Amino acid sequence: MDLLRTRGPGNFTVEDIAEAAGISRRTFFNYFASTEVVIASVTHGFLDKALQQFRLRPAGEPILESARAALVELADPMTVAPIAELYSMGQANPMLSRSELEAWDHCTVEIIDAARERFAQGSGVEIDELYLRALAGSIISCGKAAMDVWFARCGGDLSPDSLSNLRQLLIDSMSLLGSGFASHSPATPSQDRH
Amino acid sequence: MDLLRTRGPGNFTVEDIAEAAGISRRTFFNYFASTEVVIASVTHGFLDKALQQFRLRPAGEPILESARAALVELADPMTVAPIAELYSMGQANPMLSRSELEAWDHCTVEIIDAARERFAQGSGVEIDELYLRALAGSIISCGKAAMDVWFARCGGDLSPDSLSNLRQLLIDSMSLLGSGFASHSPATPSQDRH
DNA sequence: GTGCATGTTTGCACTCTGCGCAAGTATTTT
DNA sequence: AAAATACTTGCGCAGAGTGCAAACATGCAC
Repeated sequence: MDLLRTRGPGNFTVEDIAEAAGISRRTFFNYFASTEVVIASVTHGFLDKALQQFRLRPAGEPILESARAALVELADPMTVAPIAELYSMGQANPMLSRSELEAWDHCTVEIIDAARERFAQGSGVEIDELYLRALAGSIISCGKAAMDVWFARCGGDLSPDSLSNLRQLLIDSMSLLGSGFASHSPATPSQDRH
Repeated sequence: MDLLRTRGPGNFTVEDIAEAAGISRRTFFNYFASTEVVIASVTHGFLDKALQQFRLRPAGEPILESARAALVELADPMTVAPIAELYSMGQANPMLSRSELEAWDHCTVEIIDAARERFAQGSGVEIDELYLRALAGSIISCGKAAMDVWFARCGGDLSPDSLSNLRQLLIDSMSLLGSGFASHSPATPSQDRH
């Protein structure tokens, strides 16, 4: 993160990281296949927290409600801080966005698993894979959309106001999803935000 | 594609591609930044076709209906063939899935633009960015989910039966999205498929 | 403490990527 | 035909990523 801040993405080598960490280049590669995965681990940690929250929700609850609750947990300073910083650097940077994409995708896979488990217990009925995957993918997409809009609007600001804005965006995106995108005007958000 | 087929992903170098194409390694890099983007261009072409169809739809039509129509156009042998082959190779391969992810993401961005244009004309009202991005992202996710399920089920088979299966999956995924995922049982697809 | 076993770190060497540069070769314009 | 423009290529270099074997550290038994 220090190197990212000072030199900017793409302007330092693995050797620099190794030196800064007091280890050899070779040792770095023993633990990480590339700089990308190191950086992705930040986003990964962020999304892991959401996953964790999701799994804690009661099994009977509607998935969308669980997702909403899990996502809202993310709108907390300590949690968003690292990813906000990454985002602000990576908005235009192909290398960063790539590893972020991968992290979001990985999260989708995990949500699919979590949701499958939830449905499996209870009914012996066969699970509709399409339902599962389409829903999980949409949830992640909506979460990502909320984050994107938040960054565009607040530029990663961590003030309480900004964070409550993020919370509201996450909630709104889930209700859009739950209402089937109300199939009409896109100019009326469900709620006014200050 | 020949090299992919014969040697498998990751088992050939840019030099091999250049040689097979009768050009120099340097010339390859004049046109493509990496092997990845070459491969991504296949998926890219596939999604471009959907985009194109989407843009052809009447501006008054509900977005989800336009998306459904655009996606269904993809379920045609000539169009799916290349991507089906890629998918069957890339299922387990990190390098391939990565470039595919990027292509899908790029398509999301383009749908957002297309949808924004559509809404912009007509009303002078400010557009809800969250609505736009969440919807576009969800559409893409559902399309991807349908493709994933199809591959899991049919393994990229191009027979008429298999393709009509794909068509139905695409339609189903859009109606799931349109109905807000009916927030109940995941075990009842909207329609029986042979 | 000595010796041994297991695990980690490192240097070395090598292949491959990606790209700047300048020289070469086509193609088109005038 | 000469000049302008576009495309291709070879060369050289910095950096990624990895196998291998030597060096080093740590823990354990005696």
